[in-house]
Amino acid sequence: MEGKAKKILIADDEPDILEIISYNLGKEGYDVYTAKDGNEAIERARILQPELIILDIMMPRKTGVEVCQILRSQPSFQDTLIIFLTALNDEASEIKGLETGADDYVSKPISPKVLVSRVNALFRRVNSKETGKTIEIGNITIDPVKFLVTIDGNELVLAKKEFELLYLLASRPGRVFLRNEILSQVWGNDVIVGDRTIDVHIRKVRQKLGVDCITTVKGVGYKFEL
Amino acid sequence: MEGKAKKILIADDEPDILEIISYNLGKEGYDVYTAKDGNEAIERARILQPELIILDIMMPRKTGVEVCQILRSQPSFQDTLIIFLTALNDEASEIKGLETGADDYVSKPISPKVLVSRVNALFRRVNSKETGKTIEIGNITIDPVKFLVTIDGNELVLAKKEFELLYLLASRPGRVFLRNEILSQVWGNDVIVGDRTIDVHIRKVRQKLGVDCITTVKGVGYKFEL
DNA sequence: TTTTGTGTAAACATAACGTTAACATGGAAG
DNA sequence: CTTCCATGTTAACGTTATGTTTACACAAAA
Repeated sequence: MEGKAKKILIADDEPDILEIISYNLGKEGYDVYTAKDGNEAIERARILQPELIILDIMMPRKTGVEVCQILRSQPSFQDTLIIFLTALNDEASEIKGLETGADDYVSKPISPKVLVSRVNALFRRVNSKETGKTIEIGNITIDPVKFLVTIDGNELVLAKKEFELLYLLASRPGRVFLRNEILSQVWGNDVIVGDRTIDVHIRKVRQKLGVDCITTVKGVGYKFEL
Repeated sequence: MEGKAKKILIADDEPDILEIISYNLGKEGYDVYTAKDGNEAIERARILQPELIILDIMMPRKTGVEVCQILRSQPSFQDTLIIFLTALNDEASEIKGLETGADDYVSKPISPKVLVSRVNALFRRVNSKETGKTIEIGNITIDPVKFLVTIDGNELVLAKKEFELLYLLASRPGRVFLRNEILSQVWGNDVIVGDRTIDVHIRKVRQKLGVDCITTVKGVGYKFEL
């Protein structure tokens, strides 16, 4: 459910709008970043790799549509959500915006509540599709979609159970999982396995990770840390 | 890639609206079905299992919001797209609609073009497999229009299923596709094929490509890389 | 010291996949 | 209409990766 706060980049040349939107999305728990023109939007997007980009259509130094086209042409922005924001209320722009590859389109004057709802709806849709989110902790990333664990950029391959085990522990860093909990989450409630099964898998994960990030809490269980 | 025309169910109590929307969406190649009230919408949805449902909010025998809540509570409609259609132009309804689990919200008076664009945008997002777009990865080109795969300029011929399989995997490089996903995307939801069918096709693709770019993730599925 | 819980290595069991060959089917060519 | 060929599918068997158990060593707590 939690994972990490999603990053949202908002680009608009009107400071008032930036502020009111930032405030409202921030209140919802999103990490909000801003840009005040098209070029800055592209720049910040490349660095931040946000999950969602909200683009005003009318901006100096590249319009929202141009920014969208440029970003969409790059592989790393294929899946990024994009919402257009605009004063133009004519449908031609709306159609063009959506066909450029935007995921939604909101007309000014903007109601913060409506925008927040639309943002939530978009994320709901996308998340339910991509079962599971990527976990990032320090230099370790755990991506259940690509089924990939990365340490300092080095990809490494875990077996299915190993991955599920690590993903469970890392989903709540610091929290101790009882052996029972681990069993029911990773192995399922009806499966009966021996005592040492968990240890062995823990060991394999530790071994493959190379980093010491799974702590034993004797008599209780295991937790993921650092 | 074709698979099948997507099914869209439209529920509205105004025959004129049903007709104009049906016509416009039909022209886009969708299979359009209609219902004239809430109960009929639910009934037809259960039988048709459409990919998208467009619901008027104000309908006799259950409002659009009620229909949405009922359907969303069932597992088979978790991933179904839902768009609300309404004359109410106040934001309270809009917010409520989106929070009920709708994916979009279009206000009347409806512009058919805008609606069609929004429908297309939604499907684009969900499929996110850029229908009909040439994929280029490294020295490999996959052109679904010409139905052609090129490696270092050498054209090679794949059979239909082989091509669809490759195209699916390559559409999201790095992402692991579960065997289930592959089955439903390439073979369709209602076809029943044996366990080894996918393997055999994977093998044929690997063989024809000559390059090792399809990785097995045991117990999970396959992914395209490099 | 004894007890309890965990780490480790190796052996074992098995599920998942690869590979091949045979059969089925549908359309094209004759 | 028949034959042929490409494709799709299934079945059988081999292979490997993965999961599990066993056995024992070790450490900390009682």
